[in-house]
Amino acid sequence: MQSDDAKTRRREIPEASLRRLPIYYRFLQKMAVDGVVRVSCADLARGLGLDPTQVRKDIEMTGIVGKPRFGYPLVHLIGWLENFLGWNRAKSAVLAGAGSLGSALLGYEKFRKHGMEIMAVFDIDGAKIGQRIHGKEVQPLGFLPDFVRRTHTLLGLIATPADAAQSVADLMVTGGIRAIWNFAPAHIRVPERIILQNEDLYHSLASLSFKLERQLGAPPFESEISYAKDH
Amino acid sequence: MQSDDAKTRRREIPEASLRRLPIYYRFLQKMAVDGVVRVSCADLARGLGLDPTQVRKDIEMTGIVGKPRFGYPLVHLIGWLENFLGWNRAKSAVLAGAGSLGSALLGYEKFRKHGMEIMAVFDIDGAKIGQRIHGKEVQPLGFLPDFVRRTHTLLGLIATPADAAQSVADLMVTGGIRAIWNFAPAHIRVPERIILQNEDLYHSLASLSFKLERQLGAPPFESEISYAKDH
DNA sequence: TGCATATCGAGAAACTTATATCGAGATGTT
DNA sequence: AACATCTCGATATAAGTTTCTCGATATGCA
Ligand SMILES: NC(=O)c1ccc[n+]([C@@H]2O[C@H](COP(=O)([O-])OP(=O)(O)OC[C@H]3O[C@@H](n4cnc5c(N)ncnc54)[C@H](O)[C@@H]3O)[C@@H](O)[C@H]2O)c1
Ligand SMILES: NC(=O)c1ccc[n+]([C@@H]2O[C@H](COP(=O)([O-])OP(=O)(O)OC[C@H]3O[C@@H](n4cnc5c(N)ncnc54)[C@H](O)[C@@H]3O)[C@@H](O)[C@H]2O)c1
Repeated sequence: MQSDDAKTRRREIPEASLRRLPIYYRFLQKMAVDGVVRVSCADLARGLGLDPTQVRKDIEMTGIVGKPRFGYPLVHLIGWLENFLGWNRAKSAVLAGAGSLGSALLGYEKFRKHGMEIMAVFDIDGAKIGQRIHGKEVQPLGFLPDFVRRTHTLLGLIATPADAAQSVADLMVTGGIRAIWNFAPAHIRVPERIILQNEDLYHSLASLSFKLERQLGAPPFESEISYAKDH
Repeated sequence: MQSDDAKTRRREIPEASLRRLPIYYRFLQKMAVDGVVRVSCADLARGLGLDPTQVRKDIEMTGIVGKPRFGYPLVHLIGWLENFLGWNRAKSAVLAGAGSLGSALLGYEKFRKHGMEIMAVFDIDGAKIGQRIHGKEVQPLGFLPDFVRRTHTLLGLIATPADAAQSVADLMVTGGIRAIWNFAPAHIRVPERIILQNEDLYHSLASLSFKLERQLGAPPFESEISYAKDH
């Protein structure tokens, strides 16, 4: 009841909840295939091995209203989530970097079913420019800003080497992109208004590696020996 | 000061901090190349555009001790982080799924510099088995558990279609794997003791898509119309 | 029709993470 | 040598997230 009105407040879904929605969404789709017609949060929690309260909170956050003792009509919940996430509305995207990762992304059919369509690919490698990858002709990187501007593309994917990521991001911003999905392991800086999602494998690797070592019992600390001589 | 002794307590680094360490690590390496010999948390924060307090907290969490008015010797901090994350100790891994993503992962040289080496690849596709990808011969999936058992492999990477992810994970667990890095968009379930890291693109896509739509002003709510007729 | 119960929805509490503040000590400077 | 300043390290506060609890209500069953 702060300064927000109800409509604004409703949208404040935690990032963590947001990232869990696809898990529910996929499970619901599997249920639909199996012919199920209604579902409760408890069903979801059981099926996925998650905490029922958390599932309820997450679903509730999307603003859907359910019926006590009933739950939600399955197809309605699926549609609701698609709409909530924007997965039923096509958003165009451009890709920078037509290497092995870029090609894989370009060939990833399922993105289209989730509201994202890669419309064009850009690279700086002269050998790649002009080639077709999954039906798209690779264009010179320099064409990117103008393409974005002309087509009002919202989303830019970066799959270049880390060194180039910042400059490519700048180029996208210049063109008027609204959001960037960065697959290069680089900490890039963009204006406040730009939505940035980093898909940095090393974040995960650090977490995984640390936990693994800890579980193995290797003490990664108390080797303070080398410090003294550094000074 | 609960039930933990100091040694245990020290290790309780927040997941969020852990995932930020690679950002600092890379920036430090860049500084080292530039010939810098000492660094403060404030330097890091400035260089990366992050909050200085957060950087200090994160670095402090690793247990390194700095000197007031000095900071940390650069190479010492780099080495400290490598040691903390286990990136200076080789861990072997196996990969399931030799498709486009699997191949990309297999060819990703830099993993080795971060403590991970993919020792073997497994697939079920008869056409792929026996082929060499980036120098590794693709083996039948059935050989995986035995390979893991014999070589005491710690880490398993899943790059199969989502349908197969759970069964592949089970196979890895059977073989005695300790941690799983899952690239398939599937919610897999593993025993408590297994460390699981999901690299699910749809988590990010959901977040990105939602934020983008919200910024564009499209109200993803208040279409409660269709609900009534479902009942 | 009335009752037991599953389920939602909301609020409270506990926990985690992020941000702000401050004292102490080391450094470089005058 | 004294002082101003920078930086760590620790503590405190705030914000965010998860977990717990409970009442209300629609449903299925007796
Ligand atoms: N290969 C993997 O498994 C993998 C996984 C996760 C992340 N990544 C990251 O994704 C990025 C790409 O990886 P990759 O394996 O596809 O590398 P790659 O070398 O196969 O492809 C990089 C492509 O980017 C192009 N490029 C270089 N500079 C460019 C620029 N300024 N603008 C546009 N294009 C440019 C190159 O010509 C090349 O085609 C890297 O940052 C890598 O760290 C790779
Ligand atoms: N292509 C991408 O850009 C991309 C990005 C992120 C995540 N992913 C995910 O990664 C996974 C692999 O994607 P991909 O593009 O490499 O697919 P792909 O079809 O190119 O490769 C899948 C491989 O897995 C093998 N496989 C199938 N069942 C198997 C099993 N039970 N055990 C072992 N191997 C099995 C197949 O033979 C094939 O070689 C998918 O789940 C996909 O959703 C793909």
